[in-house]
Amino acid sequence: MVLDLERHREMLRQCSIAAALESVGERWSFLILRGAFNGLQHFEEFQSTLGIARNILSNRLARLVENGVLQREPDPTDRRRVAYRLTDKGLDLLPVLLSLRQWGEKWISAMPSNPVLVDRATRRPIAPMAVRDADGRMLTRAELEWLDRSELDG
Amino acid sequence: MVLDLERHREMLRQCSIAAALESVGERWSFLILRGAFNGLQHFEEFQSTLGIARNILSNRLARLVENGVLQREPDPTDRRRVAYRLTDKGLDLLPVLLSLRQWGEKWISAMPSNPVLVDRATRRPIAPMAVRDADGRMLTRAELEWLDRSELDG
DNA sequence: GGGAATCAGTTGCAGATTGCAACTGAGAAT
DNA sequence: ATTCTCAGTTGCAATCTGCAACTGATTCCC
Repeated sequence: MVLDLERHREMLRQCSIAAALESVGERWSFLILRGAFNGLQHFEEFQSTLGIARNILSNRLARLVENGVLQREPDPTDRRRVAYRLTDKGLDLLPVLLSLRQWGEKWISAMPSNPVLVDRATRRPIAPMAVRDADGRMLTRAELEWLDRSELDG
Repeated sequence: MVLDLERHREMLRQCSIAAALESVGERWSFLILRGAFNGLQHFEEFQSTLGIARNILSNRLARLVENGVLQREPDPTDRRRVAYRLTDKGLDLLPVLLSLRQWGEKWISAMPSNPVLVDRATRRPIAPMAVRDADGRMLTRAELEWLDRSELDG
């Protein structure tokens, strides 16, 4: 699964990882999102639970809103309060968060983290995030290969 | 899929996302890893293809090695050269990279990125990274719920 | 109605991090 | 012997981060 060097520069411009990191790649962004996924909505909640500096939090929330990952909704019943909610774009980051979490669980903390995401119907934990083929079968690394898009069939 | 506030502080200590970000959460780390996944191995390759400052690259590579994500292997045939290779721990980050890439592709760049990861046998692209149940069935957000670990069955 | 508390920030400032450009030093190529 | 390549390091300016204190608009409580 290796490429030659010539294609790399072109690749950087095309690759969406760089683009994604512009939105969510800053120091606290992932932890803010993790909080949001677990239901945090308000400035003071994020601040006190994450222990992040207030100016940084203010800045990161603004940037996440700017990038359409969170939306800022003033609370009509209390005009001081503002709710930050995940947009659909933000909710779609769940696989990223879960992959990262499972990796950390496996290789660093060892300790299984809490809470656990389960299938609401069966109450069984979700499967580990893994690379799968179009039919949902898990693929090992040996079964994978990088292919230039132009070489794809129809 | 929401939690009460009291458990959040405890959660931060337990959650492995924070731990994972200690290893790979810095500005350039993901892009370095992306390069490594596509076969980059040498300092000058990373530097020229990513356009990263040399001192920062030096520092990031050292930290990734320190964290066991890359391993540093002096080349026996040319004693100037050093190869940086993904360890098993590093290779296990593939789901994170792919999730992030697919997200960027869907929500930001729109343009499908290159190269494509395919099943070597069938030459068909891998499936999108998604949350699945233990049997491999894709789960929608409505089917998901956060559960305290203590409430899990057996 | 008046004072205290809460919420979502902003400001000032010190220290850490990043980025650029130039330099180094070992080894390889000619 | 000289030049070139590789993997860094160094010095310095600019940016970013983090802490603590402050603001300004509500809302709560009596």
